Amino acid sequence: MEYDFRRIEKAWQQKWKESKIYQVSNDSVNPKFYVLDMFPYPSGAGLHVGHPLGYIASDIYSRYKRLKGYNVLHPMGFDSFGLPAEQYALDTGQHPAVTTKKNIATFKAQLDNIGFCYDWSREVQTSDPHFYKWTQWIFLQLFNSYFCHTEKKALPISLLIKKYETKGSMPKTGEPVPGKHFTAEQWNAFSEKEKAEILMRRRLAYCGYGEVNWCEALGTVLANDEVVNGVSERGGHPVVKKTLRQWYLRITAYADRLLEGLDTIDFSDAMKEMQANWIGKSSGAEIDFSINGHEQKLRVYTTRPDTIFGVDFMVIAPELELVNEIKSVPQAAAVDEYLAYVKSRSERERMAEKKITGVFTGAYAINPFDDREIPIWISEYVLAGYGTGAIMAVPCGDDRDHRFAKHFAIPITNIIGDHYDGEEANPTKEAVLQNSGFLDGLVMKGAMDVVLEALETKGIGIRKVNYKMRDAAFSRQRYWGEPFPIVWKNGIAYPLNESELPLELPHVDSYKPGPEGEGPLANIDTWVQQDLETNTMPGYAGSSWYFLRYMDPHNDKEFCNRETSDYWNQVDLYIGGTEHAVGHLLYSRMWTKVLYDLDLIGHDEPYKKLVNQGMIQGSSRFVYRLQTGTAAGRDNQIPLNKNGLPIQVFISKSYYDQGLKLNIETILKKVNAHINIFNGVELRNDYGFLVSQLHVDVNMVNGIELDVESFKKWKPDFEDAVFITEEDGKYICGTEVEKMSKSKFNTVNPDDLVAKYGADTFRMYEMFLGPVEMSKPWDTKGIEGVHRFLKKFWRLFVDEAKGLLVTDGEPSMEELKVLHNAIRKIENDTERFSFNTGVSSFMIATNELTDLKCHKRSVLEPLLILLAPYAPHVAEELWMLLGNKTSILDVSYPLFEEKYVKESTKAYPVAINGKTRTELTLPLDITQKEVEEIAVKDEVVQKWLEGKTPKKIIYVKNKMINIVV
RNA sequence: GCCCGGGUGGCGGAAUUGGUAGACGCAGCAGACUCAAAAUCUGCCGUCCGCAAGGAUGUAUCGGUUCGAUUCCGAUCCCGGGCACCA
Repeated sequence: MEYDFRRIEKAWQQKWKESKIYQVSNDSVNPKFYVLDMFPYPSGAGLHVGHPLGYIASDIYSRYKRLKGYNVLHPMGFDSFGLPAEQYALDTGQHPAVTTKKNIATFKAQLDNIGFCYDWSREVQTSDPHFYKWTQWIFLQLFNSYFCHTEKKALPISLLIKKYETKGSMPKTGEPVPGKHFTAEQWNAFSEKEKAEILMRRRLAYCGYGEVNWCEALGTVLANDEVVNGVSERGGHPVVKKTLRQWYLRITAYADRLLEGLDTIDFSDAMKEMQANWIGKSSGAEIDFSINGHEQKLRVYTTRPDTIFGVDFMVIAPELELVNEIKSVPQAAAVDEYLAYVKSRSERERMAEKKITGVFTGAYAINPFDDREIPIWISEYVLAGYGTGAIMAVPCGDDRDHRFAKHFAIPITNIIGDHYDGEEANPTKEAVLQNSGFLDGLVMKGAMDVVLEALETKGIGIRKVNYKMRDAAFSRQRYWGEPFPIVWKNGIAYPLNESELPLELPHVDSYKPGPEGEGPLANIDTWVQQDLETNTMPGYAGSSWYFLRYMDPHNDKEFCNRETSDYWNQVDLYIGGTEHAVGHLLYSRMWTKVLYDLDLIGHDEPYKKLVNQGMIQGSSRFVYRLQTGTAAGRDNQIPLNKNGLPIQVFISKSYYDQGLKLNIETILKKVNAHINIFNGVELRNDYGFLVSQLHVDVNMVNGIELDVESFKKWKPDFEDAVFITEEDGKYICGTEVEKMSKSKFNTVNPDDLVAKYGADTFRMYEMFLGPVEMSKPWDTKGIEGVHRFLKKFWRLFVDEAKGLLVTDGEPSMEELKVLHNAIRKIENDTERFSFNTGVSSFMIATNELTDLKCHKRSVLEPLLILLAPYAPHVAEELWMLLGNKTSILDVSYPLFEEKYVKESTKAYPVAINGKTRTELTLPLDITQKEVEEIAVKDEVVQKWLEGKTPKKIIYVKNKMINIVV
């Protein structure tokens, strides 16, 4: 009986499905464990080998935990709202719901092919009205809540209204500010619209105005990555910024709690750091500078008030209104020109480019401490959205300020003496201040407080904590997303009643954007007539809470039953890519905190532990096509292939690398030897042939060698193509590591590999590739080795001719040692997500047991259980062949016993001056003194000592011996 | 530009983070079995010198700490990811 993985895998997948063995109950005596994958966006391209990496890891862990006696929740679903489906609809007219449904079916079939243990009865799809009903419902909770800064938590907005009605909103200290503070009487006298506007300033989901990338030619709003170099990716039309009404989530209110929460969860330090940087908490000061000849003040935000005497110029963001108010007459034209330039640039470009740009406004600010005049500039490196949109520039201490000053030849004041060399800024906080008036002689760190107090006394500055994080834009001018359950009447947003949910997306015929940057919903008369909000929610709405829905997916009364969410509680293990580091992971953390504050769930962090899977990159292959057609100016001379297309010539990599000019004669000769393309043409060096680099389907390339025959069949114009190969007759392709994508022909479909080698091999190979957390390019090359291992493992149990080999004999100590070493290593590796070394441990154990000719049940059965999480199909099959009646999924994990692997001696490496020279086998309980005596007597040691006495002998138990001469 | 990862044989990686560098696998080479092929098995396999024993060298580059550094520190170079409307 051979290892017939096709039959085995098909049969067991069918049996598992029929017996509903993966269905999980919300009610169990076993402890719970929740393993979650970041659910995929079901793109039209289907699953490629990069997707399953994390899924396989989580599947192994889930199965492992089940064997360890846990009630394991391991669900899967689809993040099925999103831009690509809408774009596809725009291009083809196919409804996103239709393509999404089709794509999901493909994804599910591909996933099932790999043998995952998902409980599909709990599947969620974010675009399903049964699901997004509750996304809308949670949005209403956000809309109807505000953040109470005293209690530091979300509370119902009704409490705030009650407070306004009875106490108004008055400052704790100081004078009330008109427009900001009001008494209860004033509140009660406000119009409904005035009240609504005040409340909008506190709601967790609120409406405001924000800038978007607007493309007039396409009549639509574009995502940042749809904008390239200031023009649209599609069509190359100009893109400008446009202010539109937008919904926001007040995530900034949660900045501190999101930051503090990081201490309570098990994320990698890198991930925590990324989130912390995104939140970007900094403390500093806001300082008001007077402007010469103007009423207005210039308010800047700085983290370094101690450097105030080093301010040589001010920079304000071009977007600030103030620019137009203070620009001087002689500078007005230059300023206007600059503003036009900035308007065309994306924020990303402004940050990324090294180019220093800016213009002087003609106005001067006054340093409050020494009355110095400070020129005010505008420049794109200052962002309107952060701080006050204005900075005080201290060139001797800040690198960007320094470059700016050098570029525009602004004189630099040195306030840190020797710490500044005139060439490069020095951001030290340790220097003693000079040229700094009353601060002279103070260490910068200590000067901060002195300045702050002086500013506060003068009433021109306050201490201020700032966050880089901005409120999250929560609306999109798109069709394929959740509609907002909001009706607009007289400019006031009213929530729909719960009973009116879900507010379903209307079916439309056209997905064209609405007028003036509005979403496609604005084109639908019935929608607009009902005064419904025309924006839709962004891609991350559904994913901000989907992990709760899996717990109670069919509940039509609540988003999730409270008892159930208390049982499953946090996700114990969350696996997904780092690309979500700051988006999804922060938003879902915020939503969880809000739901917790409103007492709708019992935990305030969604994920206990996060494991980041690395990205599987594509490894692209290129062929090099010689331009023989129009570009080479000799159309008529090119013979045609069978399909009536000009015959193409491809040169192998080494010719391309050497440079075509050098080799053109050789190449032309070779071409002519194949086919008479250049008949009668004098072969000269200066034709200037062009070579274009084309992506070739990686599935047609074996390593780097092109399969010429399949390539010729790939496209009609490649038929009869001529290949200029290397000396050995091989056509070698170029390579590059890029993102996996269909357009680069570097995707590998898991289905193909499963068909060829089986799901078990595929699963183990993906794990064997390297650590899950690490990014790496895909390479199918090594999969044979894993497949061979499984066949070898099979042969421990079954012989092709003799059938089952397993005997009931007593295992030897040696065999037990192999088994228990395997148990220890594999359990440990699985626990710490080191699946690649886990797989290699299986190989080692299998090799050793094969060498020992061990076919004993008492050794093989436990080993089989170890394998079950990694290769479930073959494990079930062999388990059944061993005569077991119940599934291997529900047995218990083998126990490691120390006594079988205990050693009494160890072979110590002996180094002389740090270089290993020999080995000594010594008892483990040996003392330092005994080691010294034995070591110096050793022949090899003697030789290296050359008669000298060792200075020192270092003996580290269980590690090594080092003799220092 | 800013933030975060990562650089180890021909290749993927191991060394559970200061203690024998290269486990396991791929590829390659030599051999066994076979009429042959597939499958399987055995041996070799970083580089340099050497028939070998052995020696030198070696974890991106340069420098440092240490009895000892792939691991820690400083500088540099290269690659990948994120940067708020891609998901």
